[in-house]
Amino acid sequence: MLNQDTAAVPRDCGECPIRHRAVCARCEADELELLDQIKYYRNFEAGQTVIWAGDKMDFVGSVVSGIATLTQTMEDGRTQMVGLLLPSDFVGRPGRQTAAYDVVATSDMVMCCFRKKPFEDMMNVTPHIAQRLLEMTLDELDAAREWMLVLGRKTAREKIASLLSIIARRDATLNMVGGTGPMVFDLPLTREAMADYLGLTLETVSRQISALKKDGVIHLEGKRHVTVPDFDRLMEEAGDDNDGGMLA
Amino acid sequence: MLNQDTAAVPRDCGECPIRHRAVCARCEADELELLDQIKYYRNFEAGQTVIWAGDKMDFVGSVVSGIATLTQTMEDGRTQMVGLLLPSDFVGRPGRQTAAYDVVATSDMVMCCFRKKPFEDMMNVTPHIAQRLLEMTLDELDAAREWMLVLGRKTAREKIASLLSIIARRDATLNMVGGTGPMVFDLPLTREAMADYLGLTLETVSRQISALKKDGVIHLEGKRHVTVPDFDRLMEEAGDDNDGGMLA
DNA sequence: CAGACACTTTGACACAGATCAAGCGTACAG
DNA sequence: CTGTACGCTTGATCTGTGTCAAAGTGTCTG
Repeated sequence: MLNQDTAAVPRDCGECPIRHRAVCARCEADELELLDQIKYYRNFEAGQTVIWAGDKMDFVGSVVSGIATLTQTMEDGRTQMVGLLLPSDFVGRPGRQTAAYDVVATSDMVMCCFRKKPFEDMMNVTPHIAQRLLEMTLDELDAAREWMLVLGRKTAREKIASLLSIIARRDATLNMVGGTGPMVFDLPLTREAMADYLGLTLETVSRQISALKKDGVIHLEGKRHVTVPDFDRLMEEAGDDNDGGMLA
Repeated sequence: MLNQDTAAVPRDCGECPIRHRAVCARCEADELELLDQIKYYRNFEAGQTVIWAGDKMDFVGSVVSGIATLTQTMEDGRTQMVGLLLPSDFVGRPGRQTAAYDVVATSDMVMCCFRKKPFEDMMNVTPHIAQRLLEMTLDELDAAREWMLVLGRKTAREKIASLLSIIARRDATLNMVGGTGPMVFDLPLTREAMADYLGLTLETVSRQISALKKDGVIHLEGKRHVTVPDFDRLMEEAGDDNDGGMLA
């Protein structure tokens, strides 16, 4: 069951699939070489916890492949997902001792890790890393704020549509599929994980997905494989009216 | 009504009340002098909009005094506050052309502004500014994620208690009031603004505040002046169980 | 002092989504 | 193939919060 060493892990940064989007994106060849000396890879299985909230964090790193979630849990068990970590996303926070959230791999996952101390030292010497990290953090902040609108003001149906449109859009950019045709993708999350992301129960998630399917907004094959025939329609359902715009 | 030039605006960074918490906190004397050359102050009245979402932003800056809100609005008018800007908080995003959110002054407010282009240029030359901005952005990201839990999983009563405890705590640190005794502060927001922050209606906010008052968790004098006799009790109501802890 | 206005409180009722419960389909271990 | 476990769907019912409505409070203006 363990696939600790089956994954085709890149050894050379030059061939790394996230080279141009991760925290190292702006690094020059010489800077990359320094990073290369302190990096190491770790594999995680689906379901495995990467870090527990409150634990001492002695590394930071980038998701190379696979998906992880960032979640917060209350004492009584109520759970809220506060982030979805995709390839190139950064895990951990320089300048902080302990993890603030649980990080759990939802699929098999490979991470490119750096011990925290050397990484922090390097950040002080290599502005390209700090710059890129600032840029990524600002993007994450925007995403978190967009999600606050979803959580605070949208209906269950709009929440589901919002989640689907985000996944669809990400998938399209990852696979470089442009143009108009129908969008097709697999849901990377269980109904329960979606519920935790959206602040709903898994029953409501299931019902709303069924409703969107009945209304022809999406098409389902099995429980995970989704086709979106008309993306604008999905956006409307999400309440993010596209407004046409930018054509003048 | 206009108090454009009544406020006692600091001219010298050395006397600035936010000198040690704002984006300039880490700057040395010489760096401060450079900033001083490109900074200018702007005053806003309570209720005035600082920036509209989508507008071109040609400046960034720090809140010196007063309070502003960051809000997002859907086409049908549903509104979600995504941030509360207090003295020393940073407004605007280097590297982005347009504002992503409405920024509205909820009290009379003074901002220390920088034209965006010169500020960006300076960021590339002055690591202390970029470092501090990264630190502040990471803190804001944590705050946004904490708020996601509030919005997604807490009950109306817990939401109100969470908001009160955040305001109380901030007030205590600003005024350097330590120790135990009862905490006293003024609400900086209307019931409607609280509702927009918490993803509730203003009626529910009003009802839950009345309920907390009836149950003795808080004491109200007028509509804005709050006394918290037992902060731990408030934390319990917020669902953030303190757990005692750290005593071993 | 009257009137207007912004903000707040409170009540009655409706409804979206939670809760509780049952059952289905598929994968996998024995 | 059989049993069990997990993820998912669907139904019945309950409830917390939204919606609609009315009235109270305090402040400012004329």
